[in-house]
Amino acid sequence: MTEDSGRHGRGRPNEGPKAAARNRAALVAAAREVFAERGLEVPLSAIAKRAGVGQAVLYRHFSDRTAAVAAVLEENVRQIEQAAEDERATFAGMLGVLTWHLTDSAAFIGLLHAERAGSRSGIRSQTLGLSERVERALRQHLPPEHRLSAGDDLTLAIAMVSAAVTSPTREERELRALAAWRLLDVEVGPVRAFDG
Amino acid sequence: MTEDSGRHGRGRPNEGPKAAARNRAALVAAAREVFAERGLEVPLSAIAKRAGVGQAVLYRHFSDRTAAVAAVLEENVRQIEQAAEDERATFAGMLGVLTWHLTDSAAFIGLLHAERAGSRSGIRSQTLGLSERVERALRQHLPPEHRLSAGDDLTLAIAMVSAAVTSPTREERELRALAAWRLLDVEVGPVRAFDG
Amino acid sequence: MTEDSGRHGRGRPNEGPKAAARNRAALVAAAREVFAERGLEVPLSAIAKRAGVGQAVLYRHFSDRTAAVAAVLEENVRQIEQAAEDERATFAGMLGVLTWHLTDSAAFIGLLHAERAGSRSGIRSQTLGLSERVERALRQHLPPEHRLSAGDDLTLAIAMVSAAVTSPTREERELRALAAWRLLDVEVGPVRAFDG
Amino acid sequence: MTEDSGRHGRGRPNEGPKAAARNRAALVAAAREVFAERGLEVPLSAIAKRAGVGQAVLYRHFSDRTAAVAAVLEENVRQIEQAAEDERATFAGMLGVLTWHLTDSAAFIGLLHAERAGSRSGIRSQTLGLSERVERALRQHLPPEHRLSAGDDLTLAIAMVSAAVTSPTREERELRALAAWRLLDVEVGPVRAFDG
DNA sequence: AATGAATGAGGATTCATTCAT
DNA sequence: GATGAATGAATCCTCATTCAT
Repeated sequence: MTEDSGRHGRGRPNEGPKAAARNRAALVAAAREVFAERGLEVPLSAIAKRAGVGQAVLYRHFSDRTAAVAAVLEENVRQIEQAAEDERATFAGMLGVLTWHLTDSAAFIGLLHAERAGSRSGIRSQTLGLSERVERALRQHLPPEHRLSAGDDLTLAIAMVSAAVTSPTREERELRALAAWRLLDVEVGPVRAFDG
Repeated sequence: MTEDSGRHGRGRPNEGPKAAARNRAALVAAAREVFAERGLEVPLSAIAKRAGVGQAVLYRHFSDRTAAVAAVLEENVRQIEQAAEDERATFAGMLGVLTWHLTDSAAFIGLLHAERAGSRSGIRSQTLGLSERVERALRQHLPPEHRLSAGDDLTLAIAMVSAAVTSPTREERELRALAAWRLLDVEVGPVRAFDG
Repeated sequence: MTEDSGRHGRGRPNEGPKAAARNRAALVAAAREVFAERGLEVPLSAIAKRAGVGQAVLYRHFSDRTAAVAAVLEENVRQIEQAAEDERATFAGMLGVLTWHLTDSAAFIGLLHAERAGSRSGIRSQTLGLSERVERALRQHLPPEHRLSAGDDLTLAIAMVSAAVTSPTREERELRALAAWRLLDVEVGPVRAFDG
Repeated sequence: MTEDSGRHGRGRPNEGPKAAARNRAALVAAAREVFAERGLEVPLSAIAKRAGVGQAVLYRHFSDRTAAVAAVLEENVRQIEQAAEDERATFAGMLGVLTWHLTDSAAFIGLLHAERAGSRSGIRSQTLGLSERVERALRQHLPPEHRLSAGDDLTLAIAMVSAAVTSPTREERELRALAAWRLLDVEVGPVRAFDG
């Protein structure tokens, strides 16, 4: 790779591995936007186009649609896990962070719905691990006497609230999410991204 | 059509107009099954095949996918409305009937979710009338002092519960629905179809 | 798209972008032939097949049937315009070139017919610009005292002659075109493609 | 057919053979309108619907599209033949009648175009007889010294004029037809239907 | 490592034609 | 004789995926 670095047709010169990381970031960002705007079934080419890369680059990074969805969600999940690591975290605070992500990402909402029979089964089964991580993070701060501490109540409550969060505008989504938690008689901390 | 005249016409003999009603029923039943098994985006041809009719028959009865979905839901909605007409109906009883339909029909569940951003929006907008009819039927029996009587709480609660009902088996779905109502601290009557 | 991922991808190896230009040319040539042989309403797939490419390639190059027709005609029109640029061009000479194209391309004939009520109107309206360019090129060399110089007479005459040019063999078409011009008492130069 | 005359599903009672003639007339009229409005490629069902009959009735009367087109044209052709029978008929007068039919019927225009390679070949070949009858009728009154009396000039001239007649409005069509005859330096009598 | 053209199967839709009633 | 529903092939168009450059 010393003299042949000009072998790419034309277009931007080979920028080496650094471009790979940049492309991946661009793709994830593009996927997040496009999934939010047009649903989880957009043509994959739309993601590549938005990211400004060729389609094959998308395939290099994500072997299929599922992987792209998972990559988008991974970021949300990781933030929630980080929030859980914070020693000062409370359950209500965790719910605030969770709610923030629910209002932020349409794909994330879908993640927290339980598996729907037959629908897009691929995506769900491969992202199940992610939703378990979310739940584990929340349980770290769930007081034993909390009204959601029994059995699957937490799982259920999250699914129920995420169902409520369906609105075109962000503000509306937040209002609905908070209303849903209130209906469940669950206290929620401030709705915010975790910033450390 | 270019120069080919006489395309076909063999196969199962034409059974005449009498088949029309039978076909429509078969199509609705097939649609209900197929939508439940494979989601609302199955190829329409799958419905026709399951019903044992040609594709054009499907188009004769349902001009588009939306119409097919609506036809499936119409039956559920009508039953709920009929239940509401019963003088002895109670709100808890209505919720039981609603819950029965939720556990019965995957498509019906989707109906009661609020519009999901970007998702095949056509279907929702054209079936909105149906979900309003469901809610109206329930409100007829909603006592003023009920905990869901304020604002959009009923709407929200229904959306939340329907989100909980996602399981491959019917029993599981019923359990989850009841758990969801319990979390909402709402009393529900026996889960059953309305039979007059 | 429901759950089927991984549709295909074998067959003749991808020849890369270099094929793009070659394919476009092949498509235009195929379209010219196929339109001539089977009319403007052939299945688009016939064009793709004749060109030896997949259907999507056709769609990449021509967004719809109109665009394919226009691409075929564009070449004819351009030649006529080039002929008009020649300083030594005469009106009779231009008519010869026009006549050559009439005898060469069935689609070109259709172009110069006025819009037929109800017929696949899309094609005509989007190719109207092309026929105007032909006429403009001819008018550049139309002497003021020519018998076709008044009003729409040129337009009419062209439409009339193109109507005469309907024969399966090329020789026959040329004969008929010349007979038509003679009936109109209009002198025509040698029937030939413009070669600069 | 005495006691069983009620055996048709329901709908209008069996009106016997008289209905057949009435239906045929309705079909021809409907076909004329529909062909004029939507071109020769309309779905045949549109003709049946416009005529107010079932589709099978159309098939009883016309075995295929060609037969329907021919039936429409037959009326025009017959009128021209009748005009030719009139002893007082002149060639110019015949052209006037011909022109009237050209402006009246889009399908008739097509009839008089020479065969276009490959396009709708079925229709043309089966209606060729009709155009020959038109020409024969005209030739009965063609003076030997007329400028169209040589060879195929009459055929050609008719094709050329019919090509000129392409306009959405009737008035416009008549103007264009007359302009075309003028360009051909041929005298035309009053444009009118032959009424005996 | 990136590009973007090509593949070709699959879903949607239309319509000529038949046939039970 | 008439009705009009059903058939199912054929066309259009879209996209996931590969691969020469």
